[in-house]
Amino acid sequence: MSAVTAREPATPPNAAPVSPLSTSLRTMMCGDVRAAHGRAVDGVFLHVHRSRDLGGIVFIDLRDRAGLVQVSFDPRWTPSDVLARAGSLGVESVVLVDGTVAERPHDARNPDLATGKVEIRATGLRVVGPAVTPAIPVARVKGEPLPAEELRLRHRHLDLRRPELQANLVLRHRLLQAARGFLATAGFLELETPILTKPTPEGARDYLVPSRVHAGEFYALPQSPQLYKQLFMIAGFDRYFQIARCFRDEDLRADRQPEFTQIDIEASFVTPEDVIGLTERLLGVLFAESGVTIPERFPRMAYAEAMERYGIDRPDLRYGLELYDASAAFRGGELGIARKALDAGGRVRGLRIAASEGAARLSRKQVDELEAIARAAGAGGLIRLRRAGHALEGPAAKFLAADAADQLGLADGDLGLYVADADRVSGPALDRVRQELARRLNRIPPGGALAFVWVYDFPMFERDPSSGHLGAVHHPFTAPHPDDVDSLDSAPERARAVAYDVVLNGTELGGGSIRISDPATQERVFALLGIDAETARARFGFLLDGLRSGAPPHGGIALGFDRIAMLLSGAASLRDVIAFPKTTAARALFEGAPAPVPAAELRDLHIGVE
RNA sequence: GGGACUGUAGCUCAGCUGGUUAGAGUGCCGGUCUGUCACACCGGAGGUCGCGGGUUCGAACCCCGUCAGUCCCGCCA
Repeated sequence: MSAVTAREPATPPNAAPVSPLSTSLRTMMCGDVRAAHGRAVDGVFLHVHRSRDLGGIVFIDLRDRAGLVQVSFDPRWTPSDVLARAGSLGVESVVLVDGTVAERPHDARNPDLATGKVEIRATGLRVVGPAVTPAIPVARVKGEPLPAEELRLRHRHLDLRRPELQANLVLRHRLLQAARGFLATAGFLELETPILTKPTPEGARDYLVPSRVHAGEFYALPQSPQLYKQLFMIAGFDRYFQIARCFRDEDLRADRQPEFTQIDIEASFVTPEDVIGLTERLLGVLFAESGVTIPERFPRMAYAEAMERYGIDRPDLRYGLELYDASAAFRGGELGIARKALDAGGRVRGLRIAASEGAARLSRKQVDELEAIARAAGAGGLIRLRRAGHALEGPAAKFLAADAADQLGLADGDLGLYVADADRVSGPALDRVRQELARRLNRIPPGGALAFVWVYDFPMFERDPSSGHLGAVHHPFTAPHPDDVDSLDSAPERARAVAYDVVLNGTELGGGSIRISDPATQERVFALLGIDAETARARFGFLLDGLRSGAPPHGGIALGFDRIAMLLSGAASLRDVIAFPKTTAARALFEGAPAPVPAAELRDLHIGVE
């Protein structure tokens, strides 16, 4: 590239640069060209977006991350050899144009372009980075569908040139800067924690890294910096944050990647109020970065209430359609599926769609689709009952008592949809049905309504239905509710944790807790989780040592940064706010990871592969 | 680990009930064209119908397996 580096500086040493992004080789960004510049341009360059060859005159649109600008090649100002080369430029080539910024003829302006009143009249053209024909198009006409996601990931260098993805990543950058600025100003220290850490058999599967030096031993990539940040508090750093990369070897979803980024926060001498208040202010700053004003304080809801009214611990509060207990109406009836659920200690829960809310608009077929959604979420089916006059209609109606319609609270024309099962099954299923109903009945307020809510008083433990073992709902370092400490051993499943999740429109943005800072309590919790003293020592000895060495009360929160970036950018998938994401099979299609390694390398690592 | 959907030209897609030579738009290549901005017009090239097996006189189409992608359940302390 010596031909380029040998150029004279684009901006003479004494002249003020046109743009802070000017360099020795480039006067200005394409998207920044305006009439006001009215000056010579030597070196505007980046990718050829599109070109139009009219025969004697050629137009090309040049694109960089600031936008598009039109370059015109015309015999009135362009030497003939330059004009000839302009006609055969391939799209996505990097070119360097010399010329002059000029106003376009009045009837040739393009109001759709920020630079549409001007153009660059080219006198020189050099292709400094020729491009082969791109495998997937970068320039698209509006409404043209995107290439298949597989191809977008395989040719990520091209996909990332699209203005939409560029905007997403620029927003992501601004959010990171805003978070850092806010937290640093609030006295938090940005401290780093290891990427090569100790495997933890609890929780998600670890990504393991073999040790060459120590045969048969492994590091793990961190699922989160949880223990390290607690150790920072024990060490007296008092206020910590980190934009932390976390790794979990679990199966993926649209909103889950194997490596993801958390805004990780911990502070000493805090109550939940402190953490909640700080998080509300932080989210206010982040949303303001994309021009959105959010409430200063968010409403709160106890976990038990969320589960009862919405069936899930991350309720979408943008609309009603709450669940209710309809067991009474089925108790006297003969409906087998309801009988069975009630006898097993379950309930019949469901939701009502009032005639005035459009119950009649839901056809038989649409209700079938709702039932499919409920089944996919684990329910055995969906009991449907529609009231017509005093009677109930629906396959299950004849199994119910005469006064069931009143007991169900259904008025004339109302539709009721019910799941008969344990709450653990009916809740998530009805949540899905509720979300789909809200979409179909247009119950979601337009204009980007934001329903934040804090869910608190989570249970400490939940029992695995198959093994019968207790597991931590949040994590094993979460402090029990002071009122439940005494009954921790006698009634562990009733114990609440001092944990809180922040939820937006049915999506969990983050969660945190006050941690256990007393080693005796920590050992009790380990014991309840089935971790004996010896195992606790082996796995978490460094934490227990820390807690015994003078540990301040502390707590914190971790926010899912990718999800926040996704919500604020309006992206449908996490993959659209991560530069180089993985597929649902955790493959990186662009660079080709994971990949096999030579046998010799495996031997060095003391690893055999079957 | 399980389920659903998808895979046809570089890209986006069509391809009927299994029937002769698999199509369209766009991109690409060649040509005409002096104010276009999805320029227009004319011509051309371009196919392992994801891969393997089976059924059949005959398979892009039906069946089995497999790979890849997406969405979901399980899982994600």
